[in-house]
Formats: sequence, C-alpha cells, structure tokens
Amino acid sequence: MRKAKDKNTEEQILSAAKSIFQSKGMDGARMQEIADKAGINKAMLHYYYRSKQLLFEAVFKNAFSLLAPQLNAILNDNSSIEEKVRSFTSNYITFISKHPYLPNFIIQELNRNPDFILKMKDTNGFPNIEKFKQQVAIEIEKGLIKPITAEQLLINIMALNIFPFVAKPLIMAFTNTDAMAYKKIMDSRKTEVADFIINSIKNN
Amino acid sequence: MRKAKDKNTEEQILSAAKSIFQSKGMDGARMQEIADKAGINKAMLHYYYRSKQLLFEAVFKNAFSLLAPQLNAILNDNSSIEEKVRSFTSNYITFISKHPYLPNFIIQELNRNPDFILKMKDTNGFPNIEKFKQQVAIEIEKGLIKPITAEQLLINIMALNIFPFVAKPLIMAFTNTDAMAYKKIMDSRKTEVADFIINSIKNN
DNA sequence: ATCTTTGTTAACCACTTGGTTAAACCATGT
DNA sequence: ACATGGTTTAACCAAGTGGTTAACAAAGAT
Repeated sequence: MRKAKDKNTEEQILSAAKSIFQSKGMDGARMQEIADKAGINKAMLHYYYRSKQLLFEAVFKNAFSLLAPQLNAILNDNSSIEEKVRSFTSNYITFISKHPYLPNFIIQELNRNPDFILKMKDTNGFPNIEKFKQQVAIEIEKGLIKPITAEQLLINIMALNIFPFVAKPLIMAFTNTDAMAYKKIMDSRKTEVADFIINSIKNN
Repeated sequence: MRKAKDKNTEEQILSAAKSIFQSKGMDGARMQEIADKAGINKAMLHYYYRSKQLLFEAVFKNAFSLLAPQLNAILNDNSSIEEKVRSFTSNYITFISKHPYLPNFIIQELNRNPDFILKMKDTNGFPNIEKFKQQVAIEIEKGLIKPITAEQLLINIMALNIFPFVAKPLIMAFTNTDAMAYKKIMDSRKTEVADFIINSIKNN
C-alpha cells in the first residue's frame, strides 16, 4: 500500500507542477501553488524533487519528450517529403490542440536559458537534421522539389505549424477572431498548411 | 538644468527597464536590477513610474509601438501583395535583427496575460486586417493569386518571418548551427521567405 | 534671502519566497 | 509488541520582494 501511495503523490506533484510551470513559467510559478494544486504539503515537493530547479527540469524534460517524437517523424521517417509534410501538419496541429501550452512553454524557457538545450542534446531521440538533409538533396536532384536547403525547409515547416499556437493572442487580435473562429482557422490549417508548403516547393 | 536632468533619469530608467524586462520578462525582472542598470536608487523607479506593473506597461507599449508599424506596412500599404510580401520580409528581418528580444518579449507577455492586448486595441495604429482582406479578395478575383483567406495568408507571413527569431535556440539545436551560421541562414531568409510565399500563392 | 517645488537618497517595512527541520505518522518485518 | 524505515506535517528561517517614508539637495519663484 505504501509503494502505491508514493507513486501517487510523486505523480500528483509532477502533474500539478506541469500545470503550473507550463502556464506561468519557471519565474512565475510558486512552490506553494504547486503544492496546493497537488493537495499536499509544500515540504513534500522538496522531499521528492529537492529543489524548484530540479522539479522544473523534470517537467521540462517531460514536456520536451512529448514534442521530440513529433519532429522526428518529419526528420527520420522514410516516406517522401510531400507525404511527411502532409502527415506532420495534420498530426502536429491535432496533437498540440490537446496540449496548447507545450510549444510556448518550451520556447519561452529555452529563451530564458539557452544553454539548457545542450543537456537535452545528449539524450537519445533528440531531433537531428542529418537524415532529412540527405533526403532533401536527393529529392532535389531527382527533380521532385525545387532547390531549397533542408534547414530553410525545416524552419518553414516548423514556423507554419508551431507559430499560430505560440502567437495565438496576437493573431486573434489582428484578425479580429474570437476563440471559436480561431479554432476553425486552426482546423483548416491541418490541410491548408501542407498545401501551402507543397505548392511552394514541388516541381510540376 | 532640472528639466534636462528629469528627462535624463526618466529615459535611463525606461532604457534599463527595457533591457531587463525584455530579456527576463515581467516575472523574472527585479526592480533592484533595473535600478542598478540605470545607475540610480530603487525609490526613483517608483517616483517616476509608481509600480512595477506600470513600469512594465510603459516598456511593453513602447515595444509594441515599434512592432505595429512593421505589420501595418503589410496590412495597409497600397502596393500589390507580392510587392508587400517582398518588402515586408526584407524589412522585418533586418529590423528584428537589431531588436532580437522584441518578438519574444511581446509574445511571451501576451500569453502570460492575454487580456493585455485589449488595452492596446484601442490605441490608434493598432494593426487591423480589414483593408488587407479586401485586397486579397480582389487579387484572387483578378486571378493574380490562388484562393486563400486573408487570415491564413497573414498567419503564414507572420509565422515565416517571426518564428525563426522566437524559436532561435530550438532551431539552432535541431539544425546543428552556431550563432554565425544562424545569422547567415537568417540573412538568406530576407529574400527566400518571400520567394517561398509567392511561389505558393501566385498564379502562373 | 527665503520659501516652494521637484529630484534623490538611505533606511525601513510588511510580506512572500524557496527551503529546512524535528517531530509525528503508519505500514511493515520480526 | 516493538523496532524500522520511508512518508507527511506544522512550524520555522534567512534572504529577498515591491513599495514607502522622511530627510536632504538643488533649483526657481517670490
């Protein structure tokens, strides 16, 4: 019974910490607030995670490990670039709609402390562009797509998919859309973004 | 002599506050640190700006007023969409390269407090999509560009231009580029992004 | 010259922060 | 029954936090 209890509180802490850290960031989050949300004493946070920094890192790594596989799908999968762009765009937008705080959290905290990503780079499963670079070179040589560097293409794909979540309040204000209209726009993007990209790079 | 002195300290405060707020955000910034950077007593911050919140708002509005004209160039200018895309892309990337913290700061703080933009919306010069909507409709009708909603096009333009600055640490890690290589990539984008967009939407 | 207004400072304040501690709790093995 | 060991708690702590105050300095007005 004890073991179950341990796991339970530890998970409850992590879950509460996720929620608080991801919405308020490292600096805005308060240990007391996390403890309250987890329904436990503040001392327990330190008992299980020793410090705010370590608790934060646990949350960050957890969040990052959710995002990484999404990107690896476009970097390391064996299908054609067109297929990958279509599936990634659809999958990613669907996925993030369920975890709306995720991209912003990672980007914000990475900007706060850019060195932090170096720790991540060692972990296996960290997205790497090398294979994608080869694929882009091959498809260009075959005449399937127009010349573009893999880096630029990756940036464009990421930008078109991720940015609308990150800049949601800004875009909503500029386009005069409410939450529901914005949701519809994002839904359209599941296919429109892929068309936009492929239109641009594909040879006819 | 006094008047000059006043202006001087008030500006020094704002300048120091800009630097601290834009790099650390509202939550991460400390009034003492701002005072130190301005080379004055902490009480002066309150003398001129009353509270951290008001000082922050002064910085935010100042930052936003730098960004807004850039966007109005693409929303309200009279040239064709193609021309606007080309000039905006080049201008924006050049501009932000000189103010690298700006987009991130605005996006981060707007996500922290989405209601904040409502205050901005009233100020004149706030970017509005209406005129751009008409232009897109007209150019589609004339057969100059392929069908796309103005909202989606604006999101795409913003995404491709702004995202690379916001997600810089992330992209650098994925693409294995150092600061100098990244600068070169961004430089290429001044024309490449425009080509990418126009390739996608233009009728041939 | 003196009074008034504005700018500036050091010292201070109440409160919050992350973190610690010592004691209590409780399921378990003996 | 009792010792054991990890779990949980309330109380506590030093170091900040944003913000205030009262006295002082400097310049303009009278």
